[in-house]
Amino acid sequence: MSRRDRKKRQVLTTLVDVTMKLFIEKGFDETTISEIATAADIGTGTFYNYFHSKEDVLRYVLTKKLNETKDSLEELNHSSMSPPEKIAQILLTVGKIFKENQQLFNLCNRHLALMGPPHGTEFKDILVDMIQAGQINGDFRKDLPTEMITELFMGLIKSTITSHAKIPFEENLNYKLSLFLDGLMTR
Amino acid sequence: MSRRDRKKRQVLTTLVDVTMKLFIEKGFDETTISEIATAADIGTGTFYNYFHSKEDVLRYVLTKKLNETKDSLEELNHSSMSPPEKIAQILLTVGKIFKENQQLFNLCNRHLALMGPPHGTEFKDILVDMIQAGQINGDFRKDLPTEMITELFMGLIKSTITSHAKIPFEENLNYKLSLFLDGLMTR
Amino acid sequence: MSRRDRKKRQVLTTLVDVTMKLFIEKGFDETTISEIATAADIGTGTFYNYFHSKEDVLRYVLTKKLNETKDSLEELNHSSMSPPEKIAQILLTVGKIFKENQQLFNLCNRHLALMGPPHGTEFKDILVDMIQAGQINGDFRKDLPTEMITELFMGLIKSTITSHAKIPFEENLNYKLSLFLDGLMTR
Amino acid sequence: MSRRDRKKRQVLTTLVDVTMKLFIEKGFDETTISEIATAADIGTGTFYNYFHSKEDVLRYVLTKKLNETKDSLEELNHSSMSPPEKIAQILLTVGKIFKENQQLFNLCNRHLALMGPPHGTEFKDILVDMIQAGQINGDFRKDLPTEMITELFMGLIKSTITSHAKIPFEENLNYKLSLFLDGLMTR
DNA sequence: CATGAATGAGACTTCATTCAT
DNA sequence: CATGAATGAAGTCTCATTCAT
Repeated sequence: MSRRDRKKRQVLTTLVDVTMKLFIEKGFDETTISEIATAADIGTGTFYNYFHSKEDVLRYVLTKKLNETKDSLEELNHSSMSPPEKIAQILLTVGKIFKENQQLFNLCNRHLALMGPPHGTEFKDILVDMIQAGQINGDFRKDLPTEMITELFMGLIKSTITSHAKIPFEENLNYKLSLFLDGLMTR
Repeated sequence: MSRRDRKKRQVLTTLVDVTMKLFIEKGFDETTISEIATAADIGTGTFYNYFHSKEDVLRYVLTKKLNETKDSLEELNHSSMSPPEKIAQILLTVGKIFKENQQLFNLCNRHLALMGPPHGTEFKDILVDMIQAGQINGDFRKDLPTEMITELFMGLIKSTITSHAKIPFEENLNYKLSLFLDGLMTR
Repeated sequence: MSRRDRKKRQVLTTLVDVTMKLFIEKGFDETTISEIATAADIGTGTFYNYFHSKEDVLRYVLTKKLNETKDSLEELNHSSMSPPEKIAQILLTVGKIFKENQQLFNLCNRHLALMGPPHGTEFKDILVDMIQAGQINGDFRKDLPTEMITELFMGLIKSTITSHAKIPFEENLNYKLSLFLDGLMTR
Repeated sequence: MSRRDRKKRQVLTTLVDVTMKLFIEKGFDETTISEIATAADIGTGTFYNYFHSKEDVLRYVLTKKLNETKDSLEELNHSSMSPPEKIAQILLTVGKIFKENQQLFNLCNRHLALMGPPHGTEFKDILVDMIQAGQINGDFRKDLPTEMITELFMGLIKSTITSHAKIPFEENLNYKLSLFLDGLMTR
């Protein structure tokens, strides 16, 4: 890679970092492109050589993050745990990622006119896999549509992320997981 | 009430209706005050005799709706049902109201810098009441903090409202309620 | 008319005058809306309360001028002159108007994406009328399509307007008229 | 010619072709230099090794075309036809060239700040020659300044080029020529 | 000679808000 | 209380041109 290309890559990285920082600190609408450019130490016009709009930056970061997440889950899914264990692990993984990137997801929710199902459903396939495996080997109830379970699962995570309880995140997640699994598992 | 007052009230109603209609149809940021005024058949300046800003209208409508909801729940709480039955009823009531006013709540979430806990917690007191009653009379598990339960409860509702499943709303809610109650109730 | 309305009308007039002046002095593309506003002593935004764009001003002025012209010609057409005399009079009238507003017409030609036939054809009906009258009463040749005659007629005017000859305008017009009529009239 | 020179020439040709194509398709102002460069498959900066601006390209093409035209007319003028025949031939030749390059001429008119007389006068010398020959040998009227005749002649061509009549181009030209020559020739 | 990322001036446009009527 | 024209700050975005590679 030539020095020129390295420089280009560097600018992109700085641009993305600086943009997200500003979005989080000042809010999306309150951040102007010229501010971003100043903060990234580039000319206003240069911004447009990398992205078409503020939304574009958000989309770029979101896509990257979702791909990373999906990879993590895929890995988990191929491990040799039992379905309930897998569910618990997935919950913790997704929960952590959501927690760590909550601001990103909030920004996307607010300012990206996403078509299609909401975020989180990107991993539905994996979850569905897992739940069906659990239903087959008798761990999980069979009288609920899988979709209901995945939706409730995501709701569980979201409620934890946005929780105002003073309980630590993981503990919070575990409490809810306990309730959720108790309802899900056959007796 | 004088004719003048009636007229004023009429303008207020029209103004609110027209504003919400535009917010929902075109989006909050895309709706200008002058558009609202035109649609409500008043002068631009007149808007300011009723509200200070677009946000103000949103706040007004939200407050009104939350009060109505709280009243409904209060009533339910004072009925003579068992805790699990109450929970189920509350779920259906809140669920319906959220569903019916989903667009309003979305708008508020996006454009009202609410301080404090998120919407839904307005009814927490009532829920907490109910759950504690259930724990006391032995219907509900006692090893979970009440807060965890209420949060999961709200997550359940939210996941149903934003559901992309093709199942009818009430049925959807019932499935999740079944899972939730199964986890919550003592065995 | 209230004072307010009078003021509004006054602003419109000033705006149009000032705009045309700048277009002619500096050129269309070189004139910015904020310059226009400054010159008209109004705020930038106020411009947009009257017109949507610079083109819009041009269109407004053109339409006004064309209507005036058409009225003049209509009047001439209803007079009791012979067809050749009418043609000559029309020529002089249209010629003068074009000459006086040459800059306007040039601006329109360059910057208004007019659909349909080019300017000048607005008066075609009147010309056609006149020529057919002349053909019927035997003054004019009948072996040429009327359209050819009107087109040549307009070409004649345009060539005079854009003439670089040192001959005075009217004389120039008369010379060409003489050649044109000689070709048009029966022998 | 070295391979390098051939390559250079090839780039020039492509550049010119591509530029004119874009000007015609999208309009002058709407075509950016970077678009031209992309379409010609060269870097933005390379454009500047060939031309200083978009106008420059236009000027280059116009000059080339006018020289070609002048050569054609010169040839015609040295032929052994009678003045009226020559006029007719010139008319057809110039008419065709104008017709074929109408878009080029329009672009130049709009975007080249030509000083001096308008296009078409480049051939005036030849026309003047011809007309004077005709006046001397008694074919043409002598009571009109030559300039008036040449101007009307050019007006005739322009009106034909921009004609909206449904008559074929050559026929159109012939009709007008007939009228024009009838007025021009002595009786 | 070729490249194309960087530049930044400046044009356009919107709209909440004011205030004279 | 109603009106709506005027305002101008502020933001977005474009593009000819340069220059280091």
